[in-house]
Amino acid sequence: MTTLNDVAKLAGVSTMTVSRVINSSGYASPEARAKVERAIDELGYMPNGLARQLRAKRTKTIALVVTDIRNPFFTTIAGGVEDMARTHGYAVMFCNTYESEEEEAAYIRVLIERRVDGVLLVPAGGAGNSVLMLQTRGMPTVVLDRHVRDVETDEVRGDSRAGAYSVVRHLTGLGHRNIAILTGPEGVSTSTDRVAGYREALSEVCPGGECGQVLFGEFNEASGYSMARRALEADRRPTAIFAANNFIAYGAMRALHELELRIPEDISVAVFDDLPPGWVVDPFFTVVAQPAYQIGTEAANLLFERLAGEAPEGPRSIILPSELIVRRSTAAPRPD
Amino acid sequence: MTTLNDVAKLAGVSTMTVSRVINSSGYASPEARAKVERAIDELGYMPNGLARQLRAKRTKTIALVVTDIRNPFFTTIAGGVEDMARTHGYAVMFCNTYESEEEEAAYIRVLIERRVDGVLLVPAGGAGNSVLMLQTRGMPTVVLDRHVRDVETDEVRGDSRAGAYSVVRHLTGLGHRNIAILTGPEGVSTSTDRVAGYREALSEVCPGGECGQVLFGEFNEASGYSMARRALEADRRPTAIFAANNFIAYGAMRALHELELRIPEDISVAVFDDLPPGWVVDPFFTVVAQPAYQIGTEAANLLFERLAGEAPEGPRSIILPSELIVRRSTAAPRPD
DNA sequence: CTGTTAGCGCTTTCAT
DNA sequence: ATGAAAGCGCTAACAG
Repeated sequence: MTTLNDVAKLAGVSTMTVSRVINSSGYASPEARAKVERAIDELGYMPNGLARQLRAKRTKTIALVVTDIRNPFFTTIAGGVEDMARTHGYAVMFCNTYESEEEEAAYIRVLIERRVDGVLLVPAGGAGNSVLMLQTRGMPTVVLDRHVRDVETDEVRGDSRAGAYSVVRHLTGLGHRNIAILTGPEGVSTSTDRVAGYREALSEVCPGGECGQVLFGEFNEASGYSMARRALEADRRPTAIFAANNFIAYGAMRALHELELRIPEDISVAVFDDLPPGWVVDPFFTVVAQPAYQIGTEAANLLFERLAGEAPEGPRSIILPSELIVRRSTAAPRPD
Repeated sequence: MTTLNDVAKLAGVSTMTVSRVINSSGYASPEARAKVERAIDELGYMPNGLARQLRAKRTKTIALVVTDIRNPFFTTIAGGVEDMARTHGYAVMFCNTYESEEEEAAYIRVLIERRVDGVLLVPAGGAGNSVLMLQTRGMPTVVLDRHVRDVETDEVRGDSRAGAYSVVRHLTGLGHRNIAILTGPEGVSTSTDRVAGYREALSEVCPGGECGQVLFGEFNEASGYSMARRALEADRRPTAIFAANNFIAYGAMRALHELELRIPEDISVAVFDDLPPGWVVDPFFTVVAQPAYQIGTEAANLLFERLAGEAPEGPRSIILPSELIVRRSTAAPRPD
């Protein structure tokens, strides 16, 4: 690989002059500039980013750590982050933890070693270890989508509680009195917040608390399937299912399909998170839609403000409203 | 940030001893080792990867450049790449070009500046500029999914021609004599190879070449929609549509839905690329499935072989077979 | 306007 | 078994 030095020699100037031309910083006579530019072209020179970054103590890189890149919710967030990063001249390192705290810890280590300037993190669990690790080393961090316990940090997420409340309210309004919620792990805030909103809505029609069934599992298809099977084996079979994310919904649908239950005639289904336009031919699910793209841009903005030193001392919290979209997967329960 | 030097001072040894302990290279007395390890823990020291990489002239990082991370086909490839990279101790930089050659060129520049050790590239167009750019600088490159013209390089892809042939053969076998193909840009090999396979199958039943309609567009939903609208406005309305990827299929489905055409009763639909299990409740589309995960692992393997210096001189080409999966979206055309 | 010097944090090489 | 010196490629700071 050619270096600054090679360019300098070929152009017959010092490395500093080349450096100044490359960075358009400081003075350089038109002649010197021309000679340098010719040499750069001739050699196809491209600066060594590692050396620059080592010197500058900045990498102009941020990381986005998500739990499942296959989930359109997170790819949409990633799009928002990427767009903001581009306008600020930053590169983004995408990392995937597959909901594993070990994978997450391994990635955090890599990110520290690579000295990324900041991290946007969707934590795999509810513990703040990763955030603490980063904060200790002075690396600005924004937590996305989920809340972590016992740590003060910038955070951006959708309103899971209110979103769950509104959709369960919609179901009780239709007359449902036996609604199962299929959700993710108990330690993850999106799981527990959605359960909280669900309980709140149910308690309004059912103060004794007898109309519900809460199943904790994983945010994936297989878990959605098995939770649905279990829910439907209960003595009082639910008349409506609320799936706490897309993958859980797909798994549940598979179970309902196997049991030849029609939706919404035999059972209603509501889902947290919508699919981006173009993902489904004919949107069918009643959903709570979170502003995923905006979660990405807002989080990136908080981070870039901190990187620019323009952020206030304390942690900032942005909770974005979710929107209930009623479609065809929910209806009144059968009278029987 | 704490440095090697800080650790050395605290441990009362030289930086070299610390370095040796960290890398478990060379000798270090048990006492020295213990002192160093204590100091590392106390300071929470993590080595500066930039400095290491600058010195070592290796980043232990590869890049995966894809055209659309939202496409499950590419996320599956990414999974294969990631898994192989992990076993080899490499990190992966994911980059998204959104099918734009400008974005691609910009990313290639970044990758060169960051001195990644190698690149896996799904080229946005059919031109070899990016590959050439990388090769000139001695960076091992493997082209995935698509073929580039005029450049010799390692490549791994599914067999688009044979895949298209088999699915169109399936359609003509059902009796279809008027089949439209909706595909991507004319310059992209997956587009043109699929058209070639399609033409080959059609020519067997229709040597005059009058049973076809070829529409080039983009590999996205909007384009799929508009191509389908155009195809259906033709004088001889097609009895079957072959969509060259998932997004095109979804767009086409939206158009068919608007026109209230039932599938497969009114029109058959076949698609290139299957969806991963769990993405659809009840697989419905007749598809040509490519071994996406394997494309990722094979490509990564070729790259790691080159990085290890174990690869032969010349370029290697791996063409993986595709598989026809007949489901419910295709049927014999109506007799009328 | 241009060049020299020093050093970012680490490891290779050569002494001891 | 340990350390001192040099340098990876670049740029800040100073000098001319």
